[in-house]
Amino acid sequence: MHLEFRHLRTIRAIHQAGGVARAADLLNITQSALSHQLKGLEEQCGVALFVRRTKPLKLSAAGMKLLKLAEDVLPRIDALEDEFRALISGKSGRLHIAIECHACFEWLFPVLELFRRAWPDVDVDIRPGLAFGALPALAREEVDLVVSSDPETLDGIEFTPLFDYEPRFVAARNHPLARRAHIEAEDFRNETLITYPVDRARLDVFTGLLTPAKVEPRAIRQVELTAVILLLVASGRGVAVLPDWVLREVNYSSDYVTLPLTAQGMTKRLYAATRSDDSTKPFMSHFLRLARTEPLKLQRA
Amino acid sequence: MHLEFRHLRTIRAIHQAGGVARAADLLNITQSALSHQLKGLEEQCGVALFVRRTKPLKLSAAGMKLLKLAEDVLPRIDALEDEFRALISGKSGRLHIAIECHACFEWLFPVLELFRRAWPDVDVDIRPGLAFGALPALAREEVDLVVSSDPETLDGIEFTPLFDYEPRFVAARNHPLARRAHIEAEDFRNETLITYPVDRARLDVFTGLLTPAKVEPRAIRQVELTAVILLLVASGRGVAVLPDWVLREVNYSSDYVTLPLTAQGMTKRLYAATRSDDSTKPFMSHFLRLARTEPLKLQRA
DNA sequence: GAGAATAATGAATTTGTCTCACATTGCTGA
DNA sequence: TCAGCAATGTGAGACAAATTCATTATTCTC
Repeated sequence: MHLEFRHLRTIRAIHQAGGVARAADLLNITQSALSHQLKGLEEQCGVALFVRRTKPLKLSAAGMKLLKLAEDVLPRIDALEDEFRALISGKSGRLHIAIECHACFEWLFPVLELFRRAWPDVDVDIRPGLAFGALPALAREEVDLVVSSDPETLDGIEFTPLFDYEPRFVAARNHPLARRAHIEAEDFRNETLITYPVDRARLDVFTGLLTPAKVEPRAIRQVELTAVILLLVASGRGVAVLPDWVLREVNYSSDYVTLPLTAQGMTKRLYAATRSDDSTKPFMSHFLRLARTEPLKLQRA
Repeated sequence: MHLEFRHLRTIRAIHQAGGVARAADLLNITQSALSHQLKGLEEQCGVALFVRRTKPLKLSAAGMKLLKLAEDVLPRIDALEDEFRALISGKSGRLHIAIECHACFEWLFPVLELFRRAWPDVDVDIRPGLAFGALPALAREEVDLVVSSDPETLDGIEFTPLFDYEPRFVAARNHPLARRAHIEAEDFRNETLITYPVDRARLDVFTGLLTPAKVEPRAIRQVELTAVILLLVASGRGVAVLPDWVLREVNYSSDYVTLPLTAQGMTKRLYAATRSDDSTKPFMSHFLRLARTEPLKLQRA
């Protein structure tokens, strides 16, 4: 049974118009074409779809079932076509974001909130959990944007600088290291380091300090949530290194001390990786603008 | 955007098979044909439906939307085709019954109950309310069977005799006419006659007795439900004429008397009118058999 | 980097749908 | 009851679209 959308449209038109001739008009084809089509359709179905006894041709019981299907299905097609049109016009689209850096939630959420209001039709999502394979996933179009601090040169991928930040040492106020002016790699040798549960290659402390200096902390404890890390630090269970944007509230609390890493302080830059063909999309450039400016406001606040 | 079922099937196949070549196999067409199709489809949609960066071709975000549509719509098509197949094989169908005679509910319900069990896939319904236009509605395929006591010769319509019945006079036990051996037309002149709310031409008392004798009852009261008619009769508010099958319980009640109309008694025959092309359908002939035999059992009971 | 697997392209062919012209049917009103 | 009209059905040829075969271009894998 070789059913086609054309047939559904035909059935609907015949019902609406009440007759083949009028329906043909609706569909912008000849009455003859429609008649041929009906003949073929009924042959295919093997059922009488129409009552031919009456002169303005009418739908039979089986025809009504087809009509019902048509009235269910056709609007969905139209809806999809609308979606595609919106996609083409740039009003809709997908923005699935992979974050390599676990702490990014903190500034990303406020940015996404702003974004969501400006582009309600864009399908937004954050996908943690593919921290390592994020860039390949970007190339494969499984995600549309990757937040990373290690830009690479890759074909079809662009890295846009977002903002600079400073990974800072955090310890409890009464911690032995709390009086220092700054912290060096060696200082970690006797400490329990609390980190996000990701690979070392994705942690600023290791890539920027401990690994080059070949220093291993006494112990490492992996904790998922930023708030919990701070809790453990406050109660003296360990020390941590966190980006400054996470620490803006902590600075006002008497429980913590935050110190620069090394005498010069460490500075890192965050990038957004996108596919080149996406960079022209208006919602994408808007998101990048927000991600460049909004986190800075938070850092100052 | 010239979407076709073929395209939905294609999208689904590509997703299932994970690649164009395998999908082409599934669909029993060449890989080349499929490739051409995809090209055309993407051109039509104006959106990238696939990720071509990767080698086993994959669906893009927009492609996934199409896939979703396909997975919603295609099973419904298949379901309809199944329905049509059942229709062809004779297991399913429609049996919408119009009753001219209002009292027929009484025997029709038990018959339909039996029928429903034997033919669960047949769409059964009773349609009162088109008492007059029932036969034209039958010709127009708005209903599939008409219960009537006035057979006519009509093209494409067959009348099948069902069973004979006797319209009988009913009155309260203490009614003045209750002692008679039988009732004549003249006896109604001073009575309130309680009937179903239908045209006189459809009421046996009038067609068979009062109209030929040019007798008009003192009053007529129209009541919908058989039980209510009997209630009114019992309390002496009027008399009625009802088919014997309705009266089988009444005969055992001391509240009523039922009497024959005229000395010979009146006998009527009930018919089922169907379209000739339906008469070959197995469920139809089964229904007719049930409607011939089951009411008799009830009359005897 | 070679070879297998996968997808894209081009030209010819097949398939299917449409239109045009005409036949047929059923309904309506004198 | 018959003419006349409006609606539906049919057939042949034109045209467009989908498919195939043969071939080329990719990219993945070892």
